[in-house]
Amino acid sequence: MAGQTREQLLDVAERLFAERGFYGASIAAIADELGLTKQALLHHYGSKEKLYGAVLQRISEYVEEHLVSTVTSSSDTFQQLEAYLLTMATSSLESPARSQLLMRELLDNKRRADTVGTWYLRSYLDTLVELVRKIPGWTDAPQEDIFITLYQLLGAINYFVVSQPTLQGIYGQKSVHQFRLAFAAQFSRILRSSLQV
Amino acid sequence: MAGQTREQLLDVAERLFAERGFYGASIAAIADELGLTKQALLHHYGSKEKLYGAVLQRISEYVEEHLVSTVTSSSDTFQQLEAYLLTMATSSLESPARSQLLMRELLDNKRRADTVGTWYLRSYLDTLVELVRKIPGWTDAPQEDIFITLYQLLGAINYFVVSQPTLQGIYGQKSVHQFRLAFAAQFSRILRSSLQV
DNA sequence: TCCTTAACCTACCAATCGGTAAGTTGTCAA
DNA sequence: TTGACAACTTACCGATTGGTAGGTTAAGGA
Repeated sequence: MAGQTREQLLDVAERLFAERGFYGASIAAIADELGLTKQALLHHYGSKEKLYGAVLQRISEYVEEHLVSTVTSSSDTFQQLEAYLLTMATSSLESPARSQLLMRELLDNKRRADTVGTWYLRSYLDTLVELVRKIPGWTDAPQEDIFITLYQLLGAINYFVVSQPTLQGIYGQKSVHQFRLAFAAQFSRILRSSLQV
Repeated sequence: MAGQTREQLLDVAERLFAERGFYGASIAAIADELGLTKQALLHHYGSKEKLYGAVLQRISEYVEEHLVSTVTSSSDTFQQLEAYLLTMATSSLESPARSQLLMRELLDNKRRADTVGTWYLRSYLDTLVELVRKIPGWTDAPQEDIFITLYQLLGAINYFVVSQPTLQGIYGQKSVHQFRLAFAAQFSRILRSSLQV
């Protein structure tokens, strides 16, 4: 890896996998953007699948670190969760590559034989579930009720993030800008009304 | 189209496009499942893009019809919306192909030059927005507030639907069954608390 | 100076992709 | 009986895919 660092390489791979999907993004296209040949990429990562795995692992590490770093800041559990979900939504809207790739992974991982991709979200989700359980009124709630409520909130965010280009095409840039401005307030409303007693 | 009807043909195409994506599903693979050669498909539809377009159009027609047929049943607007979203969630969980394909379309339609796919959801979304506006307390709400709230609810459903295989991989079939059972109740909770005064 | 190693390269491979060209087959109306 | 047409078929095509084999080049330690 001469000119670029490993991080820059994974940046490009992550972006192309996010934009085109695993099958749509060729290693030749990724290498082209880096000014390399595809054989250079294969030299470093062995196969396309392993390169993709490296991208996934970096994402899972980032997601987990980002969660623990924002959650330990406040004392009120609900405020911790609200702060995390809102900053997650904002940063995902700014750089949607991660959300896009994870959404594609949800759609594809039934087909592709990946042992790495299926389980990497588990501890992340478990941490969030534990967080919800600390909120007054949720301590004795059934595990599945907590999980479903949480997952619906995550869905509300991620669906909006990956819909951005399509909404732009339907309603135009100006309207979508209005949508984004309204997002945080309405999401907080739903969050409060569904999680607070 | 000898043995199979046009509907059966589109069923197979829809399922494969949903499972593998536009680039991942080859016309040869679709034809194989129908007992045909890929040239037979090209004979009928001209190109892969047009076949995909036919699948998309059928979905948009179904979605629209399904909306108007369930919405005109009750008099209470909120109950209409609740009934529609809950039956949509249930039927999507039973046959997730449509949701999967639409989710892929959200991710891909920035790249593929399709004029057909970008706008077909507009009237569907507009109908739902109008429905929300009839709910007491929402009549004078800003358009973007209504839209965002609605879109977050749609996201909660569709994200859970396309996550089904992955959740199965993480938590096992038994837990996911519990999740599905809990889904309707928790979704109703969020729906009521976010849309009713 | 020599040797190893990492970081690349060119050249090639079989498989698969979407699509074209040119038939073949069966049905049905005139 | 014939002719037209739809529904397919086999036989290709060039382009692209992921991956292999076998170099070349430069840096750095012994």
